[in-house]
Amino acid sequence: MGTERRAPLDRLRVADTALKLLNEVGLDGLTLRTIARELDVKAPALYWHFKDKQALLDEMATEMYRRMVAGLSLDPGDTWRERLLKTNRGLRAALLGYRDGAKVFSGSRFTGVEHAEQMEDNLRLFTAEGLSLAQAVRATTTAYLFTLGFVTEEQGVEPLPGERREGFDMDERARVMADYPLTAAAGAEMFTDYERHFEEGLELVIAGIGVRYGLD
Amino acid sequence: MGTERRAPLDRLRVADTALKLLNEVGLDGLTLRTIARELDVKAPALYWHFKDKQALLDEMATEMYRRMVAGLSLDPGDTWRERLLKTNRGLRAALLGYRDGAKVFSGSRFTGVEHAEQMEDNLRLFTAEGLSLAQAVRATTTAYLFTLGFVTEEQGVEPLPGERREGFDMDERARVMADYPLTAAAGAEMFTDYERHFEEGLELVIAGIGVRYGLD
DNA sequence: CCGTCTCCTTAACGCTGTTAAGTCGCTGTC
DNA sequence: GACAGCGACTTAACAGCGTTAAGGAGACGG
Repeated sequence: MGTERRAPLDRLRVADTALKLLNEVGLDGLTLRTIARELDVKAPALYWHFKDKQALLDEMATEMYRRMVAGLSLDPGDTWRERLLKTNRGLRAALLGYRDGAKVFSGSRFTGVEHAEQMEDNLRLFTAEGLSLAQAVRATTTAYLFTLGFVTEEQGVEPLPGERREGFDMDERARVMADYPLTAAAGAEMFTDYERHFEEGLELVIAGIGVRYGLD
Repeated sequence: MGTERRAPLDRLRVADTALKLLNEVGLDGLTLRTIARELDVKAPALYWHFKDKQALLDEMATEMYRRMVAGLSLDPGDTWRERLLKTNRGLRAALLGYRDGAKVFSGSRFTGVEHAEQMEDNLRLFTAEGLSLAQAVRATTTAYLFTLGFVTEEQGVEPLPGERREGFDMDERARVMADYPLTAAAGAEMFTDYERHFEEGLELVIAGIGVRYGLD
């Protein structure tokens, strides 16, 4: 009694702890020793569960994806527009949930094949709307890649929602860009109010899909 | 004679050498000691020219941007479509010119304000076509972020054009995705022929801009 | 001839991901 | 009930990383 043995680790507990830690220390600060300490374990123990750090990051990305899918309220009766809006808003929200989320995500590959389920569902929906498979893939990944690029850039400026990275003073930028009036004025349009700008960008992509693939 | 002193370094020569090296060793292998050795100098010498490694990466990204702009053949009479095609194809080509180019680029910030020139030019062209400034910014950055996301993903699979990262065997993927027929078939559509897929994705974005902003 | 400035070296620091080897307790077998 | 075997971990160590502090060689100005 009192000397209960800690339950052995598993990949999910490690990834979960690492994700929690990610928000506190960021990707650069996320070392194996930090993660291990949080798990009450020494760093080399992690190598029992993962072949290297990248494998752990892969599991983290996969877990982010799982949580994103869990957060979606998909409906088989979704229109293709609704589906694109839901999945890409969901993706952005999931990435924003973790500091450097987009970087971790886009630098990793999923473990397993669970992610195929949601993809299959989307492709089914899009082909049912009359798109070829190639078109369906193009439509979904174009939106996906826009979202990924958007959040990557967004988190370069705002690591966590509401928390600004240094060196993004708008006044100073305006001053130094004085010779380029449009560019100077564009600053506010680029480095603030990401929520709205994401919606507008996504809307552009969706509109393009609609018109090019004759879905209207 | 024979003891000629090496010309002192400057930020550009360092960045140039680092970019050349990047193609050989990749971002992970790009250490200050490697760069220094190539310049016939010891690592701490670099700190005379850059306050830290990130500042050097920033200069590399800026130099990539300079070379991209130099490679564009812009015409003041470009239509907005032509301009979007040229700049985004040019951006992709520039990023593909370096192993991990997209990662380096999107993880860095420009030094100086040179980049504002090209931006100003684009915004001028787009507003002259009847767009509001906000719309012009949204149009250009949406395409820009798509391109960045696209190449990031592309280079995750093909670090350099024609050179494939391991773990992307299409046959094995098809086998493991057997339960998801659409997803399995989509593999070829996603992990090959990036050139064409980029063009189609970009076309979708451009079409969306045209229709949403009434530019047709 | 001296001091200063520029540009670089030498030496060292703490930290990183990773490997090899050893340890401890549980499980099943004779 | 002893013992082998395995799972899950620790201890110790390694090479290499970004970075800092201190110092030194050569050019330049007074």
